[in-house]
Amino acid sequence: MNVQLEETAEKKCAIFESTIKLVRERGFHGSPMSQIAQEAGVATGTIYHYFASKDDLLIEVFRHCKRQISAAMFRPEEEQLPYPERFVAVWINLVRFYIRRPGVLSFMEQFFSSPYAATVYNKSYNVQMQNEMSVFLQQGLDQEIIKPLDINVITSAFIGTANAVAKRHINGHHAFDEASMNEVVNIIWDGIKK
Amino acid sequence: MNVQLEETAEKKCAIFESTIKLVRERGFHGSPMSQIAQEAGVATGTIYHYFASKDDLLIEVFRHCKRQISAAMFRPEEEQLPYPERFVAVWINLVRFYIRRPGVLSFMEQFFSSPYAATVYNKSYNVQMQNEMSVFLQQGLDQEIIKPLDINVITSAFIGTANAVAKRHINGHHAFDEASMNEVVNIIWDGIKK
Amino acid sequence: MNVQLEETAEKKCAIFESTIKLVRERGFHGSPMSQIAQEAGVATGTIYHYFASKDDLLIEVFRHCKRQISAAMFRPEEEQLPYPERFVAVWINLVRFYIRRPGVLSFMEQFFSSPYAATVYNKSYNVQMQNEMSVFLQQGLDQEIIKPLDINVITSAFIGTANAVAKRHINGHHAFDEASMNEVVNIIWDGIKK
Amino acid sequence: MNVQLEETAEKKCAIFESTIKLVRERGFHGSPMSQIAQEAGVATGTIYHYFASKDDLLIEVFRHCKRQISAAMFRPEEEQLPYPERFVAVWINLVRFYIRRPGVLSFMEQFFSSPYAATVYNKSYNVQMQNEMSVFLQQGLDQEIIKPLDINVITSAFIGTANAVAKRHINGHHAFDEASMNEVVNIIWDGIKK
DNA sequence: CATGAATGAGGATTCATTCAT
DNA sequence: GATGAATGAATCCTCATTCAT
Repeated sequence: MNVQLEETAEKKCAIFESTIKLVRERGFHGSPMSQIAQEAGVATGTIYHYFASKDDLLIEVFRHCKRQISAAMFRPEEEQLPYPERFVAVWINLVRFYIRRPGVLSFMEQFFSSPYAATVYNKSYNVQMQNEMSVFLQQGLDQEIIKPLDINVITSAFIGTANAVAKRHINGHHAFDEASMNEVVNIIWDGIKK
Repeated sequence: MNVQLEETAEKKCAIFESTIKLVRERGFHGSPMSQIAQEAGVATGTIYHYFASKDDLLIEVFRHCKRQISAAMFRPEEEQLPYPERFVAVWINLVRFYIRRPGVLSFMEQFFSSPYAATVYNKSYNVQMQNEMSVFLQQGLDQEIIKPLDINVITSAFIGTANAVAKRHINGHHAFDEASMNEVVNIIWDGIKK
Repeated sequence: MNVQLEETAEKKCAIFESTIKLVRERGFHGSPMSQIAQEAGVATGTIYHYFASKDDLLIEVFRHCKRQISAAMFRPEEEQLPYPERFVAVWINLVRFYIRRPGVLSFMEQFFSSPYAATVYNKSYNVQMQNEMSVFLQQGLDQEIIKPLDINVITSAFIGTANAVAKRHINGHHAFDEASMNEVVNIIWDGIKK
Repeated sequence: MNVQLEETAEKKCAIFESTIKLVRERGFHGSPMSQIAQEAGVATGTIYHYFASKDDLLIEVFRHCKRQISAAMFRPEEEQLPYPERFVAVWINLVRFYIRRPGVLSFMEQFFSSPYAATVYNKSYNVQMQNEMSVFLQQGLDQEIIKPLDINVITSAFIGTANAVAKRHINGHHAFDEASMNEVVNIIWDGIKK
């Protein structure tokens, strides 16, 4: 039984990863279920045991990515860091994660700029990633470490720069090293810190 | 002859706009040539007089959008503004343009997060928009108004925040007014100005 | 333009006939759109210019059959026949038509014994075939040539026997000649005439 | 052992009934083995312990229905009735059975108007139902209670009307009460009795 | 015996593209 | 140039059947 569950989880995971890989290379439309299956090492029909449809699969992959992003940003061992250091760490964690897993960034971007986005907006979106994010930024506001700005202002600056840096790095525009990354996050930090 | 040209331009433009509208609503895949044609008020076959293929059409729409974005950002009447004011103006022009034409932002995002991006990377991409952008930022560096940061660092901060703010505004997350926008751009500006 | 219309009608008709033929041989399920198209001499996609879906095609074929059946039963040149003779003639016309076009009988039977039936019940069904039928039988009742029976009783007897005879003839159970047919219809006629 | 057999019979029966129910609602094609199994409360694979294939299952359901129909028509307690009364009783038994079990009529109709019919024609078909039927009608001929008509003529009239009445009743066209049914069967009986 | 996850061939449907008018 | 009917390859999804447990 346990074995069953593990196998199931393994298979689902293989399908997730295969989807992420293919979607990065060829987009949603260029990733037929048959190829997703092949890449994952299962039969086409098998996907339909785990996911009701391609749409459902894509939405589940999105959730899977969100969980991973959230876990990568907020690491338990960094919870005790002073706020400023942690701010920088969280931002860099996000960028590093995207760079390590470019498929995830690509998938998220495609997902949000597609009609699927509507499916998750006003719903569970932000429940994990953004909420944890919001909670973290709110802490900075509450503890008066950050200037009294609207939280949307801060979030936009935080996420917008992280995405932009990761994308430029991934597409070969510019290789951001530790120093460059620090430069960017410090622009933000200097701008919002009290 | 002139009339001919104008009609041609008009028809192309109708096709561009119809593509932008449909792609925003349903994505690349959900926008069949037949519907693009219908929405534009022409016959399906007609599109193929103006564009070699759907790919070609999409790439042309991308260029069309890029030109519009560039024109919106860099307005002749603002050329004489002092650098700091102009920096803010250019950033806000970009955000305002996206908010006014959400289809353009959506199209650009979808385009960049799709396999089409590869088609234009290392090519003409940035030839207009980014070049003009780079020139503008380089000016700030050369005139020592901006800290001696890598231009990629600055560009990431500039574009990343503009995109993030416009997206959050459009999807209804938060309505950014003049004040909020200024807050965001000032975070950047404070972070990079000398 | 006229040519266009004729060609369209011709093509639709070819699709109708190909559907009837295949459905007789292999049933609804055993008749893929691809084969229906091939048999009709058109491309698969072409069917979708004329019919929205397989369901739609099948319903249109049903209507096509109904029209043909009605036309075969009620022939203008027999309108002046005395009622009893006409009654026999109409019944025999129906049986002969089914025997001449076994695909039509098979299609109608399959259609009525399938979930499609619900689609047309309470709608246009009977509008043509049964209405004309009902009008004809009602005449017999009004003119007091037929016993005062419920019209459903008469219709059941009329249609039930015609179908049964045609089916037995077609499936080779028994070859009904003019005489046998007359025997059956006369059983009915004797039973309902005043 | 006996328990085993009973369980087996019970399970088979559950599968039969679930098939009949589903086929009535959605047709052969719309009744996947998985749903037949679910409705019957067994696992998909279990069906394959009892039936070699879907085709085999359908043919067995057909036989099952035939047995039930035969049993419903020819009731031991009516065997001693005078021929004319029994003729009426048998006909009404058939109609009543169909009305009580509309799934059976639907299944039989679909079966006969499908390519499966060929599987049983010239074979065991009529071995039970029709043979018993034929024997009964032949009795009437032999005892010179019925006019010397071809037995196919009589059978067509008998079955055709029964089917037609049951179908019209079931699909809500007309609710046949005892009186209407008697009217129909009497049309036939008057037409064939000596 | 019973299960139900896995398989993959097969079918309905879509849509980029062509071409005769 | 403009049209839109026709094409058929490509895709999503279903479901009969198998087989390891």
